[in-house]
Amino acid sequence: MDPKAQARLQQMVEKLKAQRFRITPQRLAVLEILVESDSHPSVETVYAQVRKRFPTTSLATVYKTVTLLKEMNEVLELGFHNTANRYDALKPYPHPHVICTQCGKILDPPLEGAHGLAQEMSRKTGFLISSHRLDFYGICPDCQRRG
Amino acid sequence: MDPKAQARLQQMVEKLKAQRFRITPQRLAVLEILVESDSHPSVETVYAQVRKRFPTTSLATVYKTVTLLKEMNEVLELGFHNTANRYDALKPYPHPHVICTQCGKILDPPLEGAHGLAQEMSRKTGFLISSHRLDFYGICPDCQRRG
DNA sequence: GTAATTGCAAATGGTTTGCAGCATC
DNA sequence: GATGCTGCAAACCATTTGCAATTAC
Repeated sequence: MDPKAQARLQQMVEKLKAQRFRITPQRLAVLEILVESDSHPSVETVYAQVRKRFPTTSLATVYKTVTLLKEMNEVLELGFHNTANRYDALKPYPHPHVICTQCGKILDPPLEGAHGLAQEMSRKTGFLISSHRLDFYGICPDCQRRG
Repeated sequence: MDPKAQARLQQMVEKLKAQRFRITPQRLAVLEILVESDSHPSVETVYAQVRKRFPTTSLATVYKTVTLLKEMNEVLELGFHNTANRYDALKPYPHPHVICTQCGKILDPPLEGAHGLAQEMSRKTGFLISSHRLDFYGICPDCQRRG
């Protein structure tokens, strides 16, 4: 495992332990898979990976761990109403995404123009803003080539 | 009905007729309610309003009309994975929103900083971007006051 | 030993679908 | 009169929940 993922994993494990949550083999596997993937996997995808190591793991268990991490702000949930939610444990805070509507690929390149937007919105409306969603939908270069 | 809503309604009716869709009383009621509300109503909300005029209307009919309008790009769908979708027939193109996580209020004030974001994202990633979602979540002034 | 977690199966909830009867054009 | 629409009920599907058995600490 690369050092960055390793460090992030350790960070999450410690936070769980600190709050007296238990580190079961299934749960640890979910964490490992999350920190090793930069593809913003769905629960179903994580589940498939976990089962390679622990074939008896249930989908509900993966959902429960992911939900727990979300509540601890250790994973960012990208919810979609017409398809499965996707998760990001590497950058568990709001940031811009580009999403390919054909293959489902999700990338999160830095967007200069995105800074200060929440502040501008807050100033204009008086809302106390706690999070946001900056998603751009389109066709990725790969899918453009494929036609 | 205010002139702006009236004009928008006419526009949508003409577009439907042009494509040989029928203007039934239920469908017209859905259109009227949509152009009269700037609150980004849910299907359920539209349904409740429609039933005041046509008590036998079914929820499925409202869903079907809204889906039709969405496919014709005459309504903007704001999909949410953990609550009902909301619809905007007045500005049926992507634009920024602030959403109160307490009362569900949705506003769409102009955001200067939002211009050119899609272009920047496209330039940086090579994606062919067709739509986007700029949502800010927080507590509205009313709910802040209520505590 | 105790309290949390697992895994199963059933429930949830917003949305979609199939289809017979009806209404618009 | 033909075609599209309505309304009902059933299906969908990602996610959540209840609970008895198991396991981490």
